[in-house]
Amino acid sequence: MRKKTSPGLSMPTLDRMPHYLHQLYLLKENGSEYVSSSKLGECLGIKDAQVRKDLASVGAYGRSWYGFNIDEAIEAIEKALGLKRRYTMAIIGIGNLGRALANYYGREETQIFDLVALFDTDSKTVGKKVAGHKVRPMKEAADFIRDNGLDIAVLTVPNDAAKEVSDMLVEAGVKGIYNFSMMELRLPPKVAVENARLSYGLYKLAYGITIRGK
Amino acid sequence: MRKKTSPGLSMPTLDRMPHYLHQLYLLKENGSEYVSSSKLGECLGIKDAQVRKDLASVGAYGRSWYGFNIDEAIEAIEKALGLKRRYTMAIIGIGNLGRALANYYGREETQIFDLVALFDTDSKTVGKKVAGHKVRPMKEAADFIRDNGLDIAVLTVPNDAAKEVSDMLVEAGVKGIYNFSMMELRLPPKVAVENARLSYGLYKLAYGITIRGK
DNA sequence: TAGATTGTTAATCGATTAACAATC
DNA sequence: TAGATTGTTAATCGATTAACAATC
Repeated sequence: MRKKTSPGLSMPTLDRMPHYLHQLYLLKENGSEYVSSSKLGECLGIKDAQVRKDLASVGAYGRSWYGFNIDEAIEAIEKALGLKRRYTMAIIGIGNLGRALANYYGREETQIFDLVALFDTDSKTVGKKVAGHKVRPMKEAADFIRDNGLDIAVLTVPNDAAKEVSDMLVEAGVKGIYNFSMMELRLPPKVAVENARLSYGLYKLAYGITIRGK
Repeated sequence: MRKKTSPGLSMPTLDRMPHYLHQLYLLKENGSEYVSSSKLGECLGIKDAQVRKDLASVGAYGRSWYGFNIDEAIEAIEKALGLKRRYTMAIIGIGNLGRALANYYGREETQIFDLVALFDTDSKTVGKKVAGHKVRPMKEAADFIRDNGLDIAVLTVPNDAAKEVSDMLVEAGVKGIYNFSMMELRLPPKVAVENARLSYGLYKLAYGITIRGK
């Protein structure tokens, strides 16, 4: 679980960054121009000193009296996370979850993550349109990834296919995998992996409910 | 008398527990009876001493030579997380994601989380069968939750409805909410909340890809 | 037995927080 | 100005890891 991020952000800091970013987007939408570290921290349950440290770690600095310029802070975080470019993205496995994510990500007006293709093995699904994209046969995936230099694969195939498919994705040169299966993918370190682990949330909820009941 | 008052699991420890549990289930399926802390840790990228500490914190102890009895370890973790009982669960919002999760959770042969109802506002969806459950109108949700003492609500409504709906859920007495919306729910501390935050994974992937490219 | 593995202590490492002079 | 807010240092807190006697 220990990731080597030597010159980069520490893991707890990295985990907070999307959270800051999201909150800053909301504040900006709200018409705010500046926000103090204490105000920003309050939203996320984080102390003000922590916020200042985190923002300083990506090169965002505030002003006395005013706090942080929201646009500047957004810019700094986006730059640190590598969000100042586009990433092409494909969804692999168009079952219920794949469909949901296709709509979720396909609909997003984001400039950052670009859904470009859907793949599935099932002949009943292939050729159908989902979220505006025609589903392609899985066997074309490797070539597509290679030819287009695909950045990200969202992996939503059944557990028993996950290992094999992810090997194919890596072989084809995908740069990152967002893994929604329950399989632990053991991949070369050059490939970035994020695990969604949807079922773990229920376990943690059970714990939360249990301790509150005492 | 000094009772061993369980001060609860620390957050990093709690986060690892579902991971251990899942790995132990796999090992058990595999026919193993014992596993050493170093072997278990290897699967998750965790040091052996850490594993022993974590397991000790839930009352699971190993034997020299043999390591940990897998059944005992599972039992201990399940007990610590509150998984030795059933939780009733409803899905609120039967869009694409709600459908996906209905199938995901509904299909699970688990003894622990029991999907018992689906709710939606859309009159085109209400009455339809999804994952074997008839979708009920949202306005019946509060009564259903109260009457059945529902444990967990899986919240998959659009962002702009999330706040209002979650307030209703809390008012009706739900014990925990698994929040798949991007809204930060501000709820009374008596209610357990887990946030899925599906979009954060993409941000972290982008970062992972970026640092690897350097 | 020989030696793999444990539980636990102590050392280390790293993250969070408190405190405060500097700022505008 | 008065005082809200900063960046940063030092103190604290907590988690991880190394080490090792005890175990069977």
